[in-house]
Parts: sequence; structure tokens; C-alpha cells
Amino acid sequence: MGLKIFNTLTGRKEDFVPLQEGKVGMYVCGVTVYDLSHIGHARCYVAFDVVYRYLRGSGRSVRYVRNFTDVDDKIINRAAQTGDAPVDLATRNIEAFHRDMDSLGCLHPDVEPRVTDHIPEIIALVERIIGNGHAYAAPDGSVYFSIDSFPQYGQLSKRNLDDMVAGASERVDEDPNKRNPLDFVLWKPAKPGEPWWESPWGRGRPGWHIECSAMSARHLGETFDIHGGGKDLVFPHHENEIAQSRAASGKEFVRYWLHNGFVNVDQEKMSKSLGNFFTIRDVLALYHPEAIRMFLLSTHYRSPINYSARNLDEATGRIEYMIETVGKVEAALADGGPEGGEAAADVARVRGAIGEAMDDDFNTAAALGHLFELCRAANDWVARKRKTPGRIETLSAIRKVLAEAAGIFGILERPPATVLSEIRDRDVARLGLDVVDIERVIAERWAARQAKDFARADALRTELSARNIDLMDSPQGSTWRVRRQAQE
RNA sequence: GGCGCCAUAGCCAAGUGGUAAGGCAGAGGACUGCAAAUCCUUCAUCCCCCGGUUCGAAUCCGGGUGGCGCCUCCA
Repeated sequence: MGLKIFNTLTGRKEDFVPLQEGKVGMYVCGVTVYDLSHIGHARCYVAFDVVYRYLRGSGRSVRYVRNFTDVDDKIINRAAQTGDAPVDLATRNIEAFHRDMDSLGCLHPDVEPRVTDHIPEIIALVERIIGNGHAYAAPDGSVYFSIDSFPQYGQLSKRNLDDMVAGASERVDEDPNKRNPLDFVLWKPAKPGEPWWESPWGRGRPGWHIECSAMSARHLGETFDIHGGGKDLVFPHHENEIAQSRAASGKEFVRYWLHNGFVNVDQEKMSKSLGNFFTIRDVLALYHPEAIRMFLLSTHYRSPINYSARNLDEATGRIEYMIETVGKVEAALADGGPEGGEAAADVARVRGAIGEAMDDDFNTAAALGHLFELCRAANDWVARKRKTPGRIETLSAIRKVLAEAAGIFGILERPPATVLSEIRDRDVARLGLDVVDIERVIAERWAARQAKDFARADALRTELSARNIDLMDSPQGSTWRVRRQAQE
């Protein structure tokens, strides 16, 4: 069976058939850079990072475009507050966004266009839409898209125009410049002090929706395969993109629309306007990037996911287990053993199961479940006697599958010891533990243990345990980790 | 008011017609000086409620209840 993708446009899972076999054009709406990004953005871009990784990993050639909205009301307003030039504010936040994405292990898109670099394309597109009779210039220098000229309007969001007009009349003031209250702006005139570009309609700047139509056409063509973004973009943003792009080109715009669910806090959408958001860097200070990815990928991308300390702790435990497993498999293979057997059949089975899960609308939750089974088996095989027939072959097959999965999920790619220590650093920071003192006690206990003073050693273990420290004794000495307990 | 989504064990979470993946927590066991880690076993006769379709439904249909989202900027 091949890849199936849930398409918002049809409301169904469909076989994924790209325009050109083996090639995929993919556009994901990026951020408006007026502020730092929050964990809700992280969810979106991690989800599509995995889509990108999976498509590439399965041998397709992918062109991934993700834009920056760097001119917009919010940027202008924020810049006015802070006294920055809008362009400086935008540039600063783009840099911050890049750092956040890098921290989260997201691959770079192939193109990251900025709106301000595409003004000529945008103007040309608006002119074309006007030329086709789907937009009109208003006396004040605005250009509006004419909803009434586009009968398919509402197709993506499954809205009925009449209902919307009725609903809108209650909350939207009649705008004398608009022919229909639902008409949306393609080009808006600049107010004094605002950034502007010369255009056939006077000095102004692009409306919000037109940029994505212009940039996707420029970098992917007028018709392309995948367009993604958060569920909140379905209406009006993506609905308007469809109207603009089709009004201009007359062609199909996007074949598959993908939308990710929200990150909730206390069962409520995380958003700037509600003020209940956590920035990516705030979260990164508390939890390891791989733990965050594990958290985000443990739920299907279309479902809501709840941000909570408990869930992040659980995800941390899950990733820690996997990382430790990778470390043990590598150590066992480095240690070697008699060869000549056959790898256990279960490894291939799990590999297939992961592929099937991913082919089913990128079901990372199910895929990770299978990966857990593999880790269980891995630990079992590591612990078996060296001469067990097929041990080396099985472990080596497991390592291969783990590496493959690592490439898809963007986890388990770095040296296990390094990552484990980074995880512990965050645990220590979160609980405010005194590492120097902890290690002092551990050394003291080790000495007592060497002297066979087990009563003393146990007392010290108990003391450390009360501070959430778990000790792991080995012939070489004791290592330690912070015990995470489920809160609430 | 219009449109849409969701409801699976203490918790997180897959599963969209064939008889409940996976994880956390819990219980028992192996291992350990004691632990931790690891492994094994166990943990939903049942999937919000009521009807219906079917040989068979968590999965389809109708109704209800509860939660969420979009309709204004929003990943």
C-alpha cells in the first residue's frame, strides 16, 4: 500500500499521487515575525519536518518552501511600540525563529522566502487577478478580491456564502470600499509612517493572503502537491489563497491540504491572544529538544495535544529509554561476538509496521509505538549471552532500523551519552539541584560501599533518593539520574 | 446563530466493520549486598449514553450528553 494523506479539501484520506512521480512540491505557511514563536508553532513545524523527512526518506525528491511574513499590521504595531524599524524587528525574529527550529532539530526548508523580497511578484499577481475580473481597485488605493466572482469560495472550509454574509453582518461594519462585506484585501494603501512600495494603485503593501499565493507560485509553480499549516489557517487564509491563485491562473492550485491540530493548555488553544502560550525557548530550557519532539509526535498531527509538565515528563522518559537502548545496542555491537546466525524476523516485521503507520497519513503515534516494541526486543537481545545464535545479526539489524527511524522522526541521531547528559542537565535545572553536592554524597557512598559499610551506603542512597536522585551502581562506579515523577 | 472536530483503562495514546497497539503509573517475578537500569508476567469482557444497520461495530447511521475549534489576528 502506498502513502495516504488526509486532505482537508475532500475530508478524506486519499492515495498520494504527486503531480510528477517521485517529486513533491510542498508549501507550509510560516510565521509572522513580530514576536518569538511558541510551542504551538513548534508543533506545526515539527509535524511538517517529519512529513518532509518521511517523503525524502522514501526516495522522493522534495522541494519544501516555508515563508516568513515580514510585513504586516502586527509587525508595524509592535515595531512602533519598541521603536524599532519594522524590518529590524522582523529580521531579529527571523533569526530567533531559525535558532528555535535548529534547536528542535528541524531540517531547513529548501526555500524560505520573505514577503518583502516578492513585492513585484505580488503586484503582478494582483494585476492578473484584476485582469481576470476577480478583483477591483477601490478609490482609497485598496484592491479587493471579489468573492462573488468566485463561486467555489468556501469549498475548503465548507462554508456557505449566504450564511457567512448573514453572520458577518452582525459583527463587521459595512466598508464602503467593498462590494461584498466578505471581499478581502489584496493590496492596502500605506498610512503615514508605514512601509510602502509603489504600485499601480499607489503606495501600499500586500494584504496577508496574497503573499502565499505569490510565493508558492514563484517557488513551486501554479499547481503543486502539498500545502500545510495550522487548522486555524483553513479559514480565511487558505480559503483566500485558493481563490486568489485560481482566479489568477485558472488552474488547480493545491492537490493535498494538510492541517495540524492545536497545542492546548488546560484544554484551551494556546495562542498569543489568549496569552496562555509558552515560547519555544522557554520550553527548551526545561525540556530536551528530543523530549519535545517525542511529546509532539506521540499524538497524531491532526489531533489536539495538551501541553503539561506531566506529558512532557512522560515524553522525556520515553525518549530517555530509547536513547539508552541505542547506546546499549551500540556498545553490544562494539563488544562483538560470534557471527554467522540470522537476524530475528521480528526486526523486519517492526520495520514494515513503522512504514505502514507512516504511510497512513503520517501516523507517528502508531509508528513510535512500534519503535517501542523494537527497543524492548533490543534490550532483550543485548542482555542475551554473547554466543546466542543470531545475536550480532539481530542487533545489527535493529541498529539499522533504529537509524532509519531516527532519520524520520529527527530523534536518536546524536551520541547517546551526550544527549542523556543534556537531558539530565535540564532535570537538574528544573529542580534546582546542587550537582556538586550530589556528586560529593555519591563519592562518599561509593567509598562506604567499597568498605562494605552497606548500612552507611544505604543511608546515603536514601538521602539522595529523597532529593529525586536515582543511583545506578556498576563495577566501574555509580552513575545517577534525576527521577521524574508525574505531577498533579 | 452557521460550519467543523473530538469523546478509548488512574493518566497519555493508536485503532474507522471481524472481536481493544504502544507508553506512563500500579502489582508480581528475574537480576542486584540493597537499589536503579533492563527483561518477563499482569493491568479495558470492553471503547460517553440511547436506539438502528449487520452474521458481526469502539469502528457505519440517527438521536442525546459533554468538550474543543473556526466564523476577527492566529501554527
